[in-house]
Amino acid sequence: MFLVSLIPIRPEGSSGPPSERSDAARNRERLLQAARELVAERGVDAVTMDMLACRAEVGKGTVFRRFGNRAGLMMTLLSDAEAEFQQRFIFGPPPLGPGAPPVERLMAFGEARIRYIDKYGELARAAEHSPHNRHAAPPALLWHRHLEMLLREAGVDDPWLMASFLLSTLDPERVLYALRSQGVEAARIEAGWREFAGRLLGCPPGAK
Amino acid sequence: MFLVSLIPIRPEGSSGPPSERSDAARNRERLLQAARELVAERGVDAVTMDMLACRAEVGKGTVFRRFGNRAGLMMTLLSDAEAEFQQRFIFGPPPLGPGAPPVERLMAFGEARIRYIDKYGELARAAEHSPHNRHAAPPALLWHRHLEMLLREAGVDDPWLMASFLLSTLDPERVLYALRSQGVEAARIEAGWREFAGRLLGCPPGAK
DNA sequence: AGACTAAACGGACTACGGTCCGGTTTGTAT
DNA sequence: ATACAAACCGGACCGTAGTCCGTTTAGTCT
Repeated sequence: MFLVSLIPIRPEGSSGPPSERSDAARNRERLLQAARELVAERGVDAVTMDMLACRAEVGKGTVFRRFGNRAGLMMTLLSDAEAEFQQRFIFGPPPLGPGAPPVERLMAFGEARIRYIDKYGELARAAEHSPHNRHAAPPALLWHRHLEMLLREAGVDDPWLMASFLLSTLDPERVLYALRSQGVEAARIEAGWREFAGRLLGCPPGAK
Repeated sequence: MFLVSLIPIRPEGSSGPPSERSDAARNRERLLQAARELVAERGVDAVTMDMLACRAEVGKGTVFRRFGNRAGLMMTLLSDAEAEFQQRFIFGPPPLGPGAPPVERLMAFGEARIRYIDKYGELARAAEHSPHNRHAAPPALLWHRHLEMLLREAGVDDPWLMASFLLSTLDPERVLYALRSQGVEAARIEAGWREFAGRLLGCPPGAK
């Protein structure tokens, strides 16, 4: 046991950023585990930051230092799923990944995103419920850049703006309203999005 | 003075809803005036409900009984502008009002809405910042029904869903992010929306 | 005028997100 | 081992939206 501690676990050389202190790491693990438990037990919307601090046996300040705010916490809980989603649309197989024509990639992107929202529901909504900089969060910027690129490839004017429009369409709050409050099935929303994207990029409306 | 009170001011017959009590009316006026003053002085986002209650010399409970929540208050402040907007797209002259083809009415609707958001800014955003039932608020339902009708006229499949997509595009928070944080000019957003709507309804992209 | 009731009032109270800062712990240099 | 600085910790504290309930008041009926 003590031998292990003699071997540098993360030998990142001398220039690396000062690695995380052990107590900080321990608290982060505690917090993440407590957060997952609480979410599983009581649902995302019922979890408060005080509750989390208490369950993790940690001060409230520690929670906020770690995650910034409530949305940051939820984002962290989603980070694995989010990373996987990003991998898929950047490096994965077509039609979501590179190789397919822009229209199809666009359709696949919306479809994947709608499934993501359907799957992670409240969590996805809470992760984007940041008071100020929702749209400036790294994932949102990445999605935006991706759509912008696809639209530029497709020869659309003002791809930046069009990407914004399309992204607003995939806002978790809106999608969840349709799914949960209005009882619309996910398949219908996905089909609608495909038609939306198809029409936008000038595909014959009837074409599959 | 006492003679006036003998004459029924609102002779709505016996079946009308019990009219508002005089103290309630007085407090409502006080609250609205105070709210307008505070918004003018300090900006929408800096106005708190306590502040408003204090300025209007009224209890906090009265504020919430009247408006339900913060969003309701802001909605009330916007009600004149909102009513006028509704009149325009329901009864007004084309292309916003009836008489023009659906595509053009759609373009005009988005354009008008973007101008509205640009004009009322923070207020429009705050009015839609209701914790739960944003999309079920009467104005949002009306906009949705209107777009749905236009899309149905235009022969779109699933007009309900398409109307939802289009409305999400006009979300005040998103539009204001582009306008204020990204420095996009209103004209560019309006032009983008026209192109968006045009492509969606199958108009030749280049057509004015 | 006096009594009565339903509506309205007001402000103390709660819940929650987020901040602040004095005290503690960790890793390191000597 | 000891000293030290930086990073970290915890929980008291704050501001705000929204609720609750005992008290007051406007309008009505006799």
